[in-house]
Amino acid sequence: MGITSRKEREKAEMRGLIVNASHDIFKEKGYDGLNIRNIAERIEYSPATIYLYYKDKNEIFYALQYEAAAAKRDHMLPAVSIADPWKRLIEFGRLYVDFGLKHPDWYDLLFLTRAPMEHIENQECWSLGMATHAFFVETVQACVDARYFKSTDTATIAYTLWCHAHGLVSLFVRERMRMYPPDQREELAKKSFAMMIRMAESL
Amino acid sequence: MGITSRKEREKAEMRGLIVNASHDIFKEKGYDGLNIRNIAERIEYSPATIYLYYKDKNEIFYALQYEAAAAKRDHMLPAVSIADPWKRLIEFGRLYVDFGLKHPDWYDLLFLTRAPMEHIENQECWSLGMATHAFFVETVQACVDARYFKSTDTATIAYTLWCHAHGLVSLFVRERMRMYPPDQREELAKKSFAMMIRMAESL
DNA sequence: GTTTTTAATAAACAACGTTCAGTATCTTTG
DNA sequence: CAAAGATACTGAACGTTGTTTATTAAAAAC
Repeated sequence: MGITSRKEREKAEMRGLIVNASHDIFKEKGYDGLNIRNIAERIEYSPATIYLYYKDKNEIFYALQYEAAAAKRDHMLPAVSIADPWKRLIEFGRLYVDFGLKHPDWYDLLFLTRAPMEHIENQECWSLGMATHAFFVETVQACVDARYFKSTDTATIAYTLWCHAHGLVSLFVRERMRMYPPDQREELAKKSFAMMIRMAESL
Repeated sequence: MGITSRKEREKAEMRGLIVNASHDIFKEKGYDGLNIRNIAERIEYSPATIYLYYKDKNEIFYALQYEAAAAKRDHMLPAVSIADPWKRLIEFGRLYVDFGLKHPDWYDLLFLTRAPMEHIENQECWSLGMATHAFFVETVQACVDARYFKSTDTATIAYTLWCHAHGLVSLFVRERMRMYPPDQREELAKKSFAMMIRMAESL
């Protein structure tokens, strides 16, 4: 099975080439600046060749979403090793927001892009995101177990915290904070995050 | 000035015709299903004619954003007349979320679309949105004045509440709640909203 | 009534995702 | 090794987009 395995390897290499080129173009020009002809030119193949390795542009989008999810996971990794669940939760949230503000394009790709979400469950990026989310819920559960909250409704607590963090980043990423002076925005976000923690303490 | 004023009137009528057609198409097919040729066909003019009344598609987008902002304002109008600031704030928030869940397309247009935001301040839709936002902040201020919160940081309180509501609706609208069973999503949203109110009470 | 300004359009352009017929290369088979 | 078959790749095209331009028909000004 020498030939067969070599062909498979070459196929995987080509897919890697395509997704790496996409990654680079995305970082340079954002998702709007990414197109099939772009990718083809960078890897020095014809546009039609792309379609021999990816069914359509959505599949490339999924691959990029995986990169974004991995980048986000890596960014939030330092929080994982914090023993105290409450401190871990706070740091987890802080890093979540930090990631969103530092990498708005990645965050956009993960949570704000209108993408074909119908079959997202079958994609790798989904399971990666789910793992991160599961860890988040587990941390909230640990806080609940350690009586950090009065409420014991883990699911709702987790969801509420997520809503706030996601809303905060989203308003930034999609530039819906123009009623606040530019130099005050980041401080407002920090204050709001701190307020949310205080609110959660007395939950 | 008979002719000049008639011409102006006709110009305004034509713009109305275009934006109405856009509105209808948007309601039928969403923003993705809206294009210049669509609009032109509906008003029985050629696509090029559109450009005599709107500089580009972005200007039509702004006009639609105004419609969305007006629809949102109307939806939230019942809250305005509530005398008690705390009850008014709650109802205001409830209606905000309600609007987002009932009209995801409108909400999307207002807060989630990657639109040319650079000169949004010059658009009508912006001042409409600002008026609503100002009313929201005033209500929070009234709650602060009436000692409903321990904190007196009106801006941060308002922003934090907004982040939560916006995050909640956004996760719905952009289908990022797939880890929760479909029939539980709305209930979770309701619970989270209630939890946020409880948290705010002990702010 | 002639000239000038305006309104509207057909046709085209450029960029996009995508498909398809054809070609060149490689693999298998006799 | 040579013929047949499978595979990898591509140029050219298709169908959509948003947008521009040259041209024509109508209205307004003189």
